[in-house]
Amino acid sequence: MDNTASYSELLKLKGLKNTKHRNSVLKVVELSEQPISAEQIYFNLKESNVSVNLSSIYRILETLVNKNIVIKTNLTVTNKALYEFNFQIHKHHLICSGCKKMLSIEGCPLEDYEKTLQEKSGFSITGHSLEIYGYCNDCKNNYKS
Amino acid sequence: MDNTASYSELLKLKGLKNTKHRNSVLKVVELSEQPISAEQIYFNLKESNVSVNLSSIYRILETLVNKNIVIKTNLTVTNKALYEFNFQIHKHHLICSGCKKMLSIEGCPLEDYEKTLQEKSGFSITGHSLEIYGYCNDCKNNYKS
DNA sequence: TTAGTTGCAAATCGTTTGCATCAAG
DNA sequence: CTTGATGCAAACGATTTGCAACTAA
Repeated sequence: MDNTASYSELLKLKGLKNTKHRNSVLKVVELSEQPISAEQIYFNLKESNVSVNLSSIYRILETLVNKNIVIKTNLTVTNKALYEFNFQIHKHHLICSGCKKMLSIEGCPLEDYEKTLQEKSGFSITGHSLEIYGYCNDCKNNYKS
Repeated sequence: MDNTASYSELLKLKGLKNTKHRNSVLKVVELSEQPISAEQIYFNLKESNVSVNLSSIYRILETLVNKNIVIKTNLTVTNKALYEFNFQIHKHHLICSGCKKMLSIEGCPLEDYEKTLQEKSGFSITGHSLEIYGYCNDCKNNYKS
């Protein structure tokens, strides 16, 4: 999914107008190795000489999130929202408290747990957010207390 | 831990000055059944005729978080920070997407998982944040799509 | 006495909104 | 043509900061 046509199709499929800016934002988000902020998207596009207003980026992201094409996250550390492409593969992130780099972890340790919890709590469980924190190999030694 | 003396001791133990306002904030946070926002703390204190400036509350919370006396959380849904007393009992929250009520879940499904992950990833894992979303019994039926 | 704490007002930062213009269907 | 998308500037809400006055140690 790295050619422009497929973004157009995706948008059409979800009942959204196929605009240049939506395509651009989608591309940046999809190709980003890590969840990315609205501002980062803005500058990233600027570097490619694509000028999109920051508020438009927020609006585009909002619609993409509503359509479940993009996932929005809020980390305790950053206090700004991060966005990532929804590849439909359930995964989590391992975040380095030193350099803030994020590693994707595929596979989820919570599937069985949620079923049990659903029965015990009476909640109808729809999802979860899990982030794991630590220090990566590079940062391990710089943060010894 | 619901008497004033123990808050003073806790502060002293952590090398913090024992001030009235810190005691008040600690008390509100500790007695709150759910993670609570700075603003909620502010109004809660106001009702008890304790006047603390909102910016002081933020500063107090910051120091308490740094000393690991209080835990800060950021939910994707609310976009404001919530604070809870660190009882040292590891637990998570089950959050109703309807009425936003939060249930505490004790026990953690991740302990073994983290050990494995630590070996596989080379990260030195320090902790995690997990929130589980769903609809509670009361809200289940109001949100059928 | 001195370093750390607080109140107050102003600044900051991420995000949202109103409105006029523009482009996709 | 019509509805929805965008740019721009201004508004917003949560949080932070500078500074002077104060208080715990």
